[in-house]
Amino acid sequence: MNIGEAGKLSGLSPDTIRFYEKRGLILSTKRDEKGHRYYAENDVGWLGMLACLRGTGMPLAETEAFTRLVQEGDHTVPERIKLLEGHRERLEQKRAELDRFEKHLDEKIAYYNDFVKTEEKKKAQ
Amino acid sequence: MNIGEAGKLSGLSPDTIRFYEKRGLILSTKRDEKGHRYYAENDVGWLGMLACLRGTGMPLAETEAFTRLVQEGDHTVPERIKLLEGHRERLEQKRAELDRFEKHLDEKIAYYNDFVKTEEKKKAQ
DNA sequence: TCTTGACCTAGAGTTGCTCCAACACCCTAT
DNA sequence: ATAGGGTGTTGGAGCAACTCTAGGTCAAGA
Repeated sequence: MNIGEAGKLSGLSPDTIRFYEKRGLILSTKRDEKGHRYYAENDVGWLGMLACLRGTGMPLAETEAFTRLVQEGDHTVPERIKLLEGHRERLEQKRAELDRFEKHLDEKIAYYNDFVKTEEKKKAQ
Repeated sequence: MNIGEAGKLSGLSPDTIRFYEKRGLILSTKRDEKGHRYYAENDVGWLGMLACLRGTGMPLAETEAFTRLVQEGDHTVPERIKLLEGHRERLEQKRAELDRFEKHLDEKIAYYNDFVKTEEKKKAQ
């Protein structure tokens, strides 16, 4: 499949895929006779993994490190686990922070809603 | 209090506070006789609000719009509610996406763990 | 006295995209 | 046949939101 479709399925834009390719994050990029990139099913799976790492806030340098481990073969699986588990942990913390911020946001909205209600009461008097 | 302390309490770095000030996001910045910024209790509250908006992914342009509403006075409260509720909704979607990614990540880790276990069994034979 | 540390400024550098110009190719409609 | 539209290609510019650096002021402590 072409880059547009691969992008739609994986959640990365064609621009991002090309950018990742330059950075060495794409495991396999073949070209057809016109010079257009094309991707197989499991290439798209990898793109989806990249989208997942990006979406969970992994820095590109670390995604690069992970990619290199994948390229080196099966014996790096334990290292990959370590890397992903470290990432998972940070994610956990980010989520906790997000929870606090969301609560803060909700409180602000509640405060504003109260304010409006009080104003309306004043006017009604 | 000075910018360092205000930063620590609000969760923004002094650099970020100065950067926000240039962008017009700081409601009040007074200086002492040495030209150093100082902040009162409720200035820090506002900085905390900015940290919250940033931490929940609001674009700076929108934070600027919100700041302008706050500066215009109480009659903009309904608009502020609309803005924050729109933001809240996007946040909800981002969180749903994050959940999917986290699940994906966990599945990958589980897959790798399985892989290692299977390898160990093979060796043991 | 001197050095450590916190502040100041303007501006450069970084990350991770995202968009643009300029071109190639193929399909369809006129 | 050719004009338009949609897809792809490249290199490089532009952008958001910081983050860091250089070069400076000032006050306090060893």
